[in-house]
Amino acid sequence: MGQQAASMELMDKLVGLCKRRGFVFQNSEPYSGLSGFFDYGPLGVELNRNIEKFWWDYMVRLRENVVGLDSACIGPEAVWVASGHVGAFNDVLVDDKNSKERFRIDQLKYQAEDDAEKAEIFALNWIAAGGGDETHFWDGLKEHIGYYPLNPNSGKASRFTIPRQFNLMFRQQIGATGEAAQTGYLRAETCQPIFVDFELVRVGSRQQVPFGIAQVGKAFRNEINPRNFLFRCREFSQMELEFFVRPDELVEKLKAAGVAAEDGADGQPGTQASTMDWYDYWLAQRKAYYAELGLPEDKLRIVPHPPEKLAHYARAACDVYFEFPHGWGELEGIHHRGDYDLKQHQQHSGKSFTYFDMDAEQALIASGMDKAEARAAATYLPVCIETSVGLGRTFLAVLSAAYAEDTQETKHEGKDEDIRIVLRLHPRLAPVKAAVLPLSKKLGGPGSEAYRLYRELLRAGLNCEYDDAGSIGKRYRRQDEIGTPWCICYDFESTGEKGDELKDTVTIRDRDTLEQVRVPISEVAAWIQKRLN
RNA sequence: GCGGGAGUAGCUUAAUGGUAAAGCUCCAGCCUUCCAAGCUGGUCACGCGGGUUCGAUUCCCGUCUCCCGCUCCA
Repeated sequence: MGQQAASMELMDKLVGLCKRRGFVFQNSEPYSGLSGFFDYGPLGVELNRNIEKFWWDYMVRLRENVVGLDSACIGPEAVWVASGHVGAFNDVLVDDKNSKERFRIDQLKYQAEDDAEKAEIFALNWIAAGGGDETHFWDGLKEHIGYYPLNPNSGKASRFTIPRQFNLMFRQQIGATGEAAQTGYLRAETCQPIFVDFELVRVGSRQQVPFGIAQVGKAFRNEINPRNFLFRCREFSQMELEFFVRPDELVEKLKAAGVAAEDGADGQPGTQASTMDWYDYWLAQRKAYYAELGLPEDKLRIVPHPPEKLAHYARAACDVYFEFPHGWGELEGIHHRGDYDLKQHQQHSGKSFTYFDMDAEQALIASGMDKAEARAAATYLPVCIETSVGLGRTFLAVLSAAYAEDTQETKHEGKDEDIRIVLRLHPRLAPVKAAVLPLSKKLGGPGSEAYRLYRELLRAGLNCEYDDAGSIGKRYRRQDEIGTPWCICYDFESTGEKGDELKDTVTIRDRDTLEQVRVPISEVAAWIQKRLN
């Protein structure tokens, strides 16, 4: 079996496990499903929340200068025109009928750079005018630019389909009656509302640059072809931080004026850090985050964008790649966005998004700069460093890294050993922290000591299960499969019927080592909590 | 969306132009039961729609979904 086949097998196993045990399944199953949409079941929702909580604590709660936002999932057309998505997400695609490849029309091979853009505009107009057949379009384009474009891979002429427009955003009619309705879009990324709300959040939270706004929420993209389970969906959750810092121009002026630099809080870059220093800072923070999250290092890679692939406004960008079952794929993007987004919204809305940096102004004046000049220098659009992670992708990464199969001895007739499926999830992420399993059903039931312990753990804030069905071995395996780190067994010793020594104690079994320790019932909750932190 | 493959219980696999079989899982019960043991009983399927036919899970068409390539970048 090749590596590709083996890894696809892993994906199939994950999909099966997720469906069987209620982690994730396809949306609208009874109606044969809807491509690119998934529902998170009882265990999935817990795992998701645990991942999200970890991110939120790491990025927001433990920091003085990052605040949260939870914006609407839909926004007016103007916002998405300003962000560039109405234009950029509007790809015009053609298929090569000979090679079966698909291309954006502006990425065919042209004799001059301008012609690519001309061709795209020509195609958009042609589609808007009602379209036609292939001959009509390609002959029209030839008349327009003087020749037929070529296949960029082969460099040869080919037969292409008519251009088709793919809008990757979900367009919505807002307002119940047709005439009064205005056009809106489901947000294609969670960061745009952060930029739009920048001023209200800043003023309301009394934050000053440098500071960040974080948001976790749903985003929607009408993907041409959703693929690879949770990797590419049409509805997905993002965990994004937009962090706003002083522009380099101001920092240069502070330095030139001889203003003394001050250190930043919590090991952050100081008052005269460049925007690239901040980019490096967040990149390092994100690396540290992944180390703590527990994803294996050899499955993670940081890949910088080569300069020629950067968006025109971006100073630097890199992606965090993870080796998913289907191959390496992007988990997170870390981008230096310049002041592009705030500038766009300032232009399109006609409102001011500039920030007045009083500290900078006073420092410049104190160092002898003219007051008006200092004020001008201290009034700016902050530069934004973005970190943007896919929650569903993290979910898939965590699951695929945790999935393992053991061989264990078995009592099954005719078999010596059995395969044990175990999710080696970090206890912090495990959807179920512990399971209370009375050794025999006679030791269980409502009103039993075992059940009381289960209730106590729930009240202590630990998501736990109680299971007294069938054999103890089977119940252990069921918990292994969902990654429950600890199984608590209430046995006949616990009752005291075999002597006082072990009375009121239970065994706690470790998911990974299968080893058991005896712990007094009264200490179980604390025992678990200690190991979760 | 285009091209290639696929769709029978939760899973793995049967059979059939005449109302679908099994193993595992699952559920209930028995068992002083510590790693999917054993025993008894039970639930659950021809993806959906249309056509051909006396009759379709089986043949045909469409559709939906899944897998592989083109494309994608959270």
